[in-house]
Amino acid sequence: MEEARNANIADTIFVELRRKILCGELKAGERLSGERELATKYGTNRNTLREAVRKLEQARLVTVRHGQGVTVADFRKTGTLDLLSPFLQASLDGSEIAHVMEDILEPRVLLLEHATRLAVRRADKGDIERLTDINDLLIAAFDSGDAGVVARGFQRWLDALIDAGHSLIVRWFANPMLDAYRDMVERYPSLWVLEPSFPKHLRDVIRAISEGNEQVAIDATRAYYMRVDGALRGHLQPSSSRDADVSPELPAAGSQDSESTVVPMRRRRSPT
Amino acid sequence: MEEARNANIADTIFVELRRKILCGELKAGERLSGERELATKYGTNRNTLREAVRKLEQARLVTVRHGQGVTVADFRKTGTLDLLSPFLQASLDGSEIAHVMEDILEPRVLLLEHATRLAVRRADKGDIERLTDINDLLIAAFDSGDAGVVARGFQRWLDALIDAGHSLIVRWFANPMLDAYRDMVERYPSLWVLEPSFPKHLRDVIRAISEGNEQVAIDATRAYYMRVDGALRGHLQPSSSRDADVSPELPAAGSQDSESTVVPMRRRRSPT
DNA sequence: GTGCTAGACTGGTTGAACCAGTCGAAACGC
DNA sequence: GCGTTTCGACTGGTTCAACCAGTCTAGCAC
Repeated sequence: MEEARNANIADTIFVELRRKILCGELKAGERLSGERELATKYGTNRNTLREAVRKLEQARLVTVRHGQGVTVADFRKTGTLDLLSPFLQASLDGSEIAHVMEDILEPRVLLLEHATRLAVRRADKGDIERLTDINDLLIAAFDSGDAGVVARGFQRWLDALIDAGHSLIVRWFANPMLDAYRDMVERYPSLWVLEPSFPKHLRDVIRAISEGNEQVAIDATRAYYMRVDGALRGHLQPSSSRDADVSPELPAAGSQDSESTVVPMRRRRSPT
Repeated sequence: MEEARNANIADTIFVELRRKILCGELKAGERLSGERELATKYGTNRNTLREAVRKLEQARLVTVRHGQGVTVADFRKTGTLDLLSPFLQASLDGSEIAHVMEDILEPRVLLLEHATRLAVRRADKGDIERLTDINDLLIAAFDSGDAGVVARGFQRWLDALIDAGHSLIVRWFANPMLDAYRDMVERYPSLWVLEPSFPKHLRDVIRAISEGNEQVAIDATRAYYMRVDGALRGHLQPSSSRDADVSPELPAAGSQDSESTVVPMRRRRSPT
């Protein structure tokens, strides 16, 4: 299955049922078969299956009531951001994915602006050093055009930026989005926005943080992500159909001077 | 226990262990006793206890590895907003609660601004009707000074506002914060910010939504919450010690004309 | 000392039995 | 005929006891 780390039977069933619910195969309000029947269906015993159901319950994907059975919950209404990553992986409705992606962009900028704001206010010397180190690595990777390294390094940059804000709330809000980002990079390794102003953006933000200049940091962040998101939006519309396959090759980084390049996702079907 | 709805043993143990982790009684990296030992300790059997552990794992509060045991995870680093409500309930560190509450205020305003923005753009006739109905109820309750009804009705208002935005992302982001809000109102029923401009705020927002005037809606929201949060912040500092007990009586609503009134929380200990 | 092995942990899985809510249909009483 | 009661057939909840399967370590063999 998709969970490479743990090959638990219970985990596998949990992921499978979650996928079925998130992709609409199991609709809200629908009742699952009894635990005994499900256990047989998945070729395991009741105890193991129950562990999977407990996880579904914890993820608010089902509600369990003694004597009545297990019913699928309306995750669109009661879910949380934890579902973001598995939802993007499971959804079969390309149009809805496009809508969700579109709806992520603005909250993402708001989050990053807020994270940057807190970083300016609260970053200590260690935070700035960490950001500087990652910045150096990122710029080197960017100049050499290694998109994969940049993508992975950027995760560390975001991590460090959020840590620099010293806010539980921002960290907790960011985690599910970082997870989704991680998954996207892993599943669609060719998807990466190469914005020529990327190194300048990083440098500007770090300077603003170390100088304590809040407005400059925010403005730099907002301006950068408006460019990136603009490019992303342009490529999100045409790829609303699921198996769109456009320009799969990864362009070299830094070769453009005024326009950013985006490599649209390419669907990688996992065997079922 | 605190979970009135389901008296499951597994659930009870889950809540108890979660509390211990969130309040720092079990520290990150610490290893839990073996499942067999834990089961004995909680007077149950291994299967039931395992269901509790599965939930902890799903909530990212512990990591379980075959052959090694169960170790407490660093929820401050890996958690999500789902933990917000239980964390506020469990934490014993009044100072940290105050910090977290302070850190919530700005994201909350950003979220509400964004939700309002989307509502202006996307609300349909049904959404506006629903908001108008709730608005009427709220204003009636506000004028009659029934703080409890206002508090509960305000949850429905927020719900309707978020629904009007038709955004999965905003809904999923908001849910944990609404949960936390619900808990706070329930546990500290005397905590409520009575802002004289509340009815005007509601009316302004609804008018702006139905007229499609985005900027007005945002400005009204921002201005209102700056006042509310200002009042809240003023009362958050002194009540940083846990058992602060200040002016427990609930003032009548609408009696002030230029200043909002806040009733600080009063601790209601649940039996253990 | 180094390397291997055996054992004592750990969680993972299994099957069966029984307890306990919930619901509906059949039986009963009117 | 209709309302009420009851019982049985579901559902999940809990318990037990055994065994499988990783992981680590102490101690043995070299």
